Amino acid sequence: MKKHFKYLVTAALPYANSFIHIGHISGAYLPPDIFVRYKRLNDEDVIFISGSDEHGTAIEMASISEKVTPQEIIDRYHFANKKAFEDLGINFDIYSRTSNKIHHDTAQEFFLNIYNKNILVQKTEKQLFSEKENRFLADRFVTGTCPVCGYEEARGDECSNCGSNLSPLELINPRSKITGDIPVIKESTHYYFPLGDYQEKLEKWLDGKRGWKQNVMNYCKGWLKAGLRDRAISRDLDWGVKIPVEGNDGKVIYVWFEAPIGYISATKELFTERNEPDKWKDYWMNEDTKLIHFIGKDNIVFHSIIFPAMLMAHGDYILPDNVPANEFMNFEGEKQSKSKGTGVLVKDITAKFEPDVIRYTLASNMPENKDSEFVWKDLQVKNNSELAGILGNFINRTVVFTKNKFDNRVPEIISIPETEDGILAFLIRSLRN
RNA sequence: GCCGGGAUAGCUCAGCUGGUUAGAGCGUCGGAAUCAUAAUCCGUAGGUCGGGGGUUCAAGUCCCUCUCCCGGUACCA
Repeated sequence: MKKHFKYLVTAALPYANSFIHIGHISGAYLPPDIFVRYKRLNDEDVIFISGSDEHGTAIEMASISEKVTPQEIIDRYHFANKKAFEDLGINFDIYSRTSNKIHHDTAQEFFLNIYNKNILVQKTEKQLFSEKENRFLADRFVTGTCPVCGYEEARGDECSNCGSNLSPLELINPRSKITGDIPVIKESTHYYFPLGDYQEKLEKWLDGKRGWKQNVMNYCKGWLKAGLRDRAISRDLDWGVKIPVEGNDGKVIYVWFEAPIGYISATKELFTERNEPDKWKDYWMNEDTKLIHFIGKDNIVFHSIIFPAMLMAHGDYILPDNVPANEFMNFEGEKQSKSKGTGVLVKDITAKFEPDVIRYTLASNMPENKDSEFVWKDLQVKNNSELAGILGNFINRTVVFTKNKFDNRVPEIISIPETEDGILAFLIRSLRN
């Protein structure tokens, strides 16, 4: 007998510090929407989850530089992006947000679960601290002189001039990128997730996977080959999910640790809304559920290495069945990028074109195996020639033909012979009548 | 630097485990039709599959090498 599966489909949680563009859509949102529509047409049990990822350094920094609260930032992008998906006919069962209480609770529970099993380790490291801002500075928010090439605007993580990988402590004359303040070195203690302990289990798990995309598998193998290391999962930051352990004021759970847990929180929230508060377990704690994460290629490590390891550590939940990651869709020869101001925002394109036209154009050129290219001319051609011309004309012609030749009525079905000779004879007979 | 991916017609892209004259859409050029929307239909030309070498009866497909582009390189998310 055919086994009946449930499908738990997730689309990457967009980070709530920018408006989504059509590259995101063709990479991580249209593919699952098509998949989910297909499953629904087949009357299969499927739920479709996404939401905004609303914590982390970048949002806190944006709020500082714009002089608004983080809440204002995330509200702006959460509602805009939620609407963008709706305007494109991408209908999630729930589009949640990680700032919701249910997510904070779920993420803290998750953290405590593995904390109480003594899985986490603590390490103390030296970090740059701005006394003026009263905060530790993330690597990328420190600039200074590169110790290798002498470039004066090197970032804390990397010198954009010579490409050297750096630690912010190596920079000569470090300063805060936000205020220009000169930081001091201060120690900070953080929780680390011992990713290396899960190396073997992960290798075994991945070995058993069939039908995964080559790009995803290669990427994972690359990480495994290099050897997995402990990963810090706390940050010195105000904006985020608080560490649920005494003595950790000013520390939050690292955004990439809690964000994927958002898939679980959102599922809980969905069934709470439906007045079936325990039904989420039917999906997350059920071996007959296929958990599928649709993402862009930039998210592979988090969904196919780190999150699975977290789920293994926790133990109560199923692991992903597949992680289909698409490549990127570029725009008129350039990468779509918020910082460079290139690309096409969903809110702009939906203001001008019908969702089906956009969906068709994107779907017919999805970056499944390699980066693809979107050009406006393409949309014009696909709309005018393929949709309006070929498909539209076919439908219109059929309707008009029916109207004029069959007296406004759909004629009865007649059986047509299958062989060519038979069809020919049939046509000749019809013409004579 | 190291690891991974990519390069196929003018443009945007398909080509699974190697197997007959390498495909599609659009564009080009040439025709046709009026049942149909400034719509349609049919046909044509166009590629040394990034360069070079190798394995094989057979290579776009496997191996080596070179060039160019992209991603990752663990505190961006």
